[in-house]
Amino acid sequence: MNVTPYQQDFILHFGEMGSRWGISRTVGQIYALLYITEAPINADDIVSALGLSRSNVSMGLKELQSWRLVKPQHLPGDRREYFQAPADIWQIFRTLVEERRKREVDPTLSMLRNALMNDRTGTPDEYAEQRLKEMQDLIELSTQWLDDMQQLEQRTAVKLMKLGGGVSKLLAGKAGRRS
Amino acid sequence: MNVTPYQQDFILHFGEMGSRWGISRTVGQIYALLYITEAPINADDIVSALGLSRSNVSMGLKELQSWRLVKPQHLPGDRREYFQAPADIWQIFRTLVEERRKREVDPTLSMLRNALMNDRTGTPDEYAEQRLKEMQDLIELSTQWLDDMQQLEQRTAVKLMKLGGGVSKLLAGKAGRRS
DNA sequence: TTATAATTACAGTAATTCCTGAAATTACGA
DNA sequence: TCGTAATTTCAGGAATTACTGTAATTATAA
Repeated sequence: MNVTPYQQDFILHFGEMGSRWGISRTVGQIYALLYITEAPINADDIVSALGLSRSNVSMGLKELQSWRLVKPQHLPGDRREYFQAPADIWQIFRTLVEERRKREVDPTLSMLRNALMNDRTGTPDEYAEQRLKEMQDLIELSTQWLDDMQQLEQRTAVKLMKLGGGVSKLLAGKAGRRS
Repeated sequence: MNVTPYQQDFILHFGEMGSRWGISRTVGQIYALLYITEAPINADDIVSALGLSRSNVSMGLKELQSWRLVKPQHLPGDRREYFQAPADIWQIFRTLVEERRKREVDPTLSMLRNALMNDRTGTPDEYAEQRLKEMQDLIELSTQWLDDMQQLEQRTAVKLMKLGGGVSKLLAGKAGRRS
């Protein structure tokens, strides 16, 4: 499979950004290629497009599937597996948020809950205890809020984002009307 | 400086999570220690508390300063530099959002703007072009929204988050009242 | 200034992560 | 079921990142 210079730039950028996003260069490249490719493609297409080893591509695709960023599928009359990146950008965004939360936040929340389980008022660690509590409260508030936002209709969510800071006016209005 | 087993658990957890957060184990540990320590401490305190080399601590503190997560300060009559993690958890949250955006999103936004600068309708890359545009739109909408949220009073922001999905009622109300 | 304490830069090494090629396994079509 | 294409596993090596100790630099108190 061939890649145009235009596509190449995009793919290489994703490769370079990979390390900042917690994935390897090749995983970044593979995703970029799938993202800008309309038709499903197979692993060998990726090998020939990006010049990676077959096994590396296989591992990369597994990782992308674990992120739910790539879906495998079978084409009738072809024994190979094909892959496609879901097209809906908002769905991608939600998935990314969910997966990063699962990997980056949830373990810390568990740890905090566990550490704070039994009250230790009066121990020499009172300040630490307090800071852990603050952290837990913040994480619980923001993950609950994220859950709420994920429930909203997409149209509603977009409307809300476009409203931006204007939402505070609504909030003020609400307070005034005591509802 | 000594660390209690209770504090130790928290510090080690942050160390382990470091790699998922894009920092090294020691940087994670240093921040955790500062986060749960009320008084400013100096580099040697950190060395003795965590058992790291002096130079590693120095580099780690530099990195944490580049994240704006740690502030250096001087105590009168002491020539050493002391460090403290800002205490306001909401401020920390904002800083994290800003810095991660700067590192993880802004470079991609630049790349996209650059790639999409001149209209290329009719090229063979039309689909890729379209997908880049979608990505750009999403990033611009969400970073603008983030900017707006950062402008809000903290009280307002917290109120809004606690409101959660209830915000859609306000939105509906607003539409009904044609304002 | 000067002496010295404190910090940082850097080169070398350790540890980790990434990637490849070969071998093993899986799964499909005949 | 068998043969083969496709995929995955895995050990070894390459590349990157992290860490240490030393040397150089900086900055402060005398």
